[in-house]
Amino acid sequence: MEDEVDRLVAAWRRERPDLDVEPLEVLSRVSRLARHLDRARRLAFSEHQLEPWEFDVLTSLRRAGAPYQLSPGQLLTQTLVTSGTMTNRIDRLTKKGLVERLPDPSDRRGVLVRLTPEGRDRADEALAGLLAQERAILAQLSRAQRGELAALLRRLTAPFDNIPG
Amino acid sequence: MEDEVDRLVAAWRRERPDLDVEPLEVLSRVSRLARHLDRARRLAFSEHQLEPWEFDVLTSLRRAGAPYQLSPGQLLTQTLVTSGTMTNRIDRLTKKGLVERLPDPSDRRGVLVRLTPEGRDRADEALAGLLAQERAILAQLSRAQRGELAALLRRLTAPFDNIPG
DNA sequence: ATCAAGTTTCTTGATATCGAGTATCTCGAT
DNA sequence: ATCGAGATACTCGATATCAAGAAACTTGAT
Repeated sequence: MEDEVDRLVAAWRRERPDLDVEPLEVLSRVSRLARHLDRARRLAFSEHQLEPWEFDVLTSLRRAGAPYQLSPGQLLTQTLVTSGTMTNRIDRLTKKGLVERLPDPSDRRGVLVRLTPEGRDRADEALAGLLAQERAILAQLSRAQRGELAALLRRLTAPFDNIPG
Repeated sequence: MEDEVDRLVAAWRRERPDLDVEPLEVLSRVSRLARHLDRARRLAFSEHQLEPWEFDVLTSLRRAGAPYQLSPGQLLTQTLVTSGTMTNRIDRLTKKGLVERLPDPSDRRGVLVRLTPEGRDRADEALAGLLAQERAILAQLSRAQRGELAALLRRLTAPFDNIPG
């Protein structure tokens, strides 16, 4: 089946036959799919009164394991936002009672963000819902195809995740 | 090579061995890669004094072909933003002299957004830069792998792009 | 002709994000 | 001991986004 990127690439080949737009076949699809996923996630989380950004922070803490705490800096590398954004997110989650801020005992510059019991429950509930939704989206592919797709994507993400990025 | 999603999935398997988190292998990589690409694009465009959102609108008009005009509604489906956002974007691009608003002759509710000559030049310059950057990112994959990756992604984007979405 | 339903774009208010700069602290070298 | 470079989280102002609803218009049915 055709998608919007097929149309986009065809249009460029018509308008700019001098350019090789092959890269768009992959990377425009990645960007557009991510936006579609954002919308779908927003909808799925609204049942749990959670915003996508709240989910991202809470689950980062959740999968760190007991006692469910990370530094703001560690949260940055997981969520790919700036430090100003993370400060703001922690403030708002604290006000909602889903996380709390603790001083880092080993570094007085540092702070530890800890999940509250309610925050943990909310994260667990929302995760189950998200996985169900994502499974439905991925039903377009066989198990083997999903594995292949994951492996190909890893080759593109790894350089960003490992080098300073 | 390992990436952040490998670590994320391993953490979930440790913390929630009862859940099947396989969907994350694909979709978390898509979301994270898109964020990395956003950052990279922002950097690449700053040489041309363009923001990513400006590029998206200008190139949508550019590849529509002469006379380089589309309705705000058509721009919505290409850029996946809300109508309020698009109104605001058109306002700002108009102020910068890169697009202009014309009344739609066949529908008095409607508006046509047209690229100015300067807008067209800016779009063309920035596109060349973007393609160079994307080619570098995709050098991790062979030509055949890129084709495979594009085909697999198409299966996921097509339902969003064709059904109402 | 008129009306109801649907469309197209715009307005508005709340909110989230970024970037740049700042204050505090750590740590290794001297 | 002290200094300077680097790390860490935060502040602040500017800006972009979204959601919901309003305004203007079209279209098809009566």
